[in-house]
Amino acid sequence: MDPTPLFEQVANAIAGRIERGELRPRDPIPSELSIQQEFGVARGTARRAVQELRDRGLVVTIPQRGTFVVERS
Amino acid sequence: MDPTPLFEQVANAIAGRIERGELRPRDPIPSELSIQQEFGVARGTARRAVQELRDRGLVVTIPQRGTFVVERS
DNA sequence: GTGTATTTGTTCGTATGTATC
DNA sequence: CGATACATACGAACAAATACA
Repeated sequence: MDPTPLFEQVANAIAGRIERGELRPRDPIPSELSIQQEFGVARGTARRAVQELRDRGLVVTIPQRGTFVVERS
Repeated sequence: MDPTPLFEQVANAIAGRIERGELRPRDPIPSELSIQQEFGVARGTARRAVQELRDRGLVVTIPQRGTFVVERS
């Protein structure tokens, strides 16, 4: 059955916001802390979710600044 | 076994000073930097300790000014 | 009035340990 | 055993507002 892992659910939720245009290119996505609070997950899980979004090429992370939606073609 | 977390030990130490009257209402508690140095902990741990004291209602923090012991009844 | 130091706020990076499935 | 998930803890960088010399 392999339920979808939590970090992937969180990644999907944020990816949805990007696809729907709620988050647009150059916009910051929620910080790790915000993700923790909003989704009620541990920091590690929040970080893995963001990494997932990076792996999908949807966002880029700038240390100490935040993670931002990339410009798409 | 769950040893008491560091941040809680630090919070307890400062709470003790308040309870013993070493720190009185309106007095500032040690700054985050002071806590780091005095207890040999990282800043994040110092901040968590202070947050713990806030959660207990023992202190209030004023940004860019400090954290102060509340008036108690 | 100016510049420096202090202090809290915020963010991401990394590592370790524990528990569960 | 490996992947997932939680909690703790240290580090680093930068911002912004206040305090002080």
